[in-house]
Amino acid sequence: MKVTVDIVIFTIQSDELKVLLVKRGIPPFKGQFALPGGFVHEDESLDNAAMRELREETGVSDVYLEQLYSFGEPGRDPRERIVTVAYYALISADRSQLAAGTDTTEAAWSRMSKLPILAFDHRKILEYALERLRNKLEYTTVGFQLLPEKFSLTELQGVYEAILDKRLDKRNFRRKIELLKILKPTSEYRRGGQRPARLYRFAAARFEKLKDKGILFPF
Amino acid sequence: MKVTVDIVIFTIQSDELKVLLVKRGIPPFKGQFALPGGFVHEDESLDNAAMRELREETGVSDVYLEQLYSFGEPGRDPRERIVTVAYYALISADRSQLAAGTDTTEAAWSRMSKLPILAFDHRKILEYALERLRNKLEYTTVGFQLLPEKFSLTELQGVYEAILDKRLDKRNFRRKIELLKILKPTSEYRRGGQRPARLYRFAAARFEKLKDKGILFPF
DNA sequence: GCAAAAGTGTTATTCTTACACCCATGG
DNA sequence: CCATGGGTGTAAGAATAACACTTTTGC
Repeated sequence: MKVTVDIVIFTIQSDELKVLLVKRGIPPFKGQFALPGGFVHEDESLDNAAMRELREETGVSDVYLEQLYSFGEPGRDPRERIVTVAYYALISADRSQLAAGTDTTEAAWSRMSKLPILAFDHRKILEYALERLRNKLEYTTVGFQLLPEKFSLTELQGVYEAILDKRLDKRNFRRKIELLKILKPTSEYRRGGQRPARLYRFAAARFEKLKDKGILFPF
Repeated sequence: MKVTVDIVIFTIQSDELKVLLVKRGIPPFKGQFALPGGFVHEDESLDNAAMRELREETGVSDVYLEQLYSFGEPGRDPRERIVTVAYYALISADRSQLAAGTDTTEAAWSRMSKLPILAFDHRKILEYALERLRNKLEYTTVGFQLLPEKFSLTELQGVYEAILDKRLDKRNFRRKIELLKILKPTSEYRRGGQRPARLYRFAAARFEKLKDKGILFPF
């Protein structure tokens, strides 16, 4: 029985949640889009296999990566019995350039709201990943993983809105973030729009303390 | 690469959370306790493999069963590379008699508060399962899976207390359950203690409606 | 009649939600 | 000077948490 890892790689571009898909160059499902993935090597852990695939497709490492679920229906790959351990990863917008040429496959960011037909059972995997991401958003700080180191409050709210696919109230959002005390204001401002927006940094250390007390994200 | 399923089978006996362990008859870890499990057959799904193992160990089917996480460190089994897909199952007290003789291994319920040393990385799997169960308890109705069809409110509260390992306020607990409107009172009473306790039945259909509205368990 | 578990409400506090205007800058 | 997105507070309603006594039965 063979074991692969498939990775749902999310990012946010233009206020939209996107996922990385690769076009298959060989049968089965030749020409269709699929999630990036590959075989787990004999001497590497599942996590390491996922990290390797991620690096091969995008060139990035050191990003948020979490195991999702394992899929192993007989027949999910028409050639042979394959069990795949699915992962999802979050890449900040400023690092979501693709690693051109590191892989022979054609890869592209696809909008979650307008997905093509996917090979194998990858549609199911993707839906599961989105559900997990939405849940995690509500009681963890995964949202920050999709932003650069410094970001404005509007940008942070945009991440939440893109993932949850609904509008949030600006003042209530800011109050909740404020109460969590997990942001450190910088002295920098994002210019380029109209009024410049103050930039903040995620203060993870403070969040760890909150977790210990059982205080969590109330979105 | 070989794929196995391991199952964390929970039940509640004498107001305590217990887990099914089997004593290993062969090396490695001969004589130590381990989670029940076995190889995934070539033609069965992961879920079916888990259900089969569960039935072989306990004789029960048609119980709550959920995939937990996959573990695949090289070296987690000293003999060869094995990826295990862990599941957890919930069995109600009235069905937790062991299927004697259906399997050659020696199986026993062990208190979660007093676990023996476990083989392989099974301690880690068990801790992960307990964490998942505790989380699910707070926003799903898994708790009911550990009770017989009819149960008293005190028994239900006992399930929550055993799993969360903390005392809950009786009146607040009852009010919350009441508000959810997921229990149907029967005309039966549990006798044998002092004052007889009214028995209730879980009305799953009502819960589905709540889920649709996003209303969840507030424990 | 008394020990033991079942059952039952109120209040204070905290959290959530809805809602509208002024501010700083770029053009 | 005006268009654009940034920034700020309040009040009503809902949810949560703390808390003690009466009732029904078995022995």
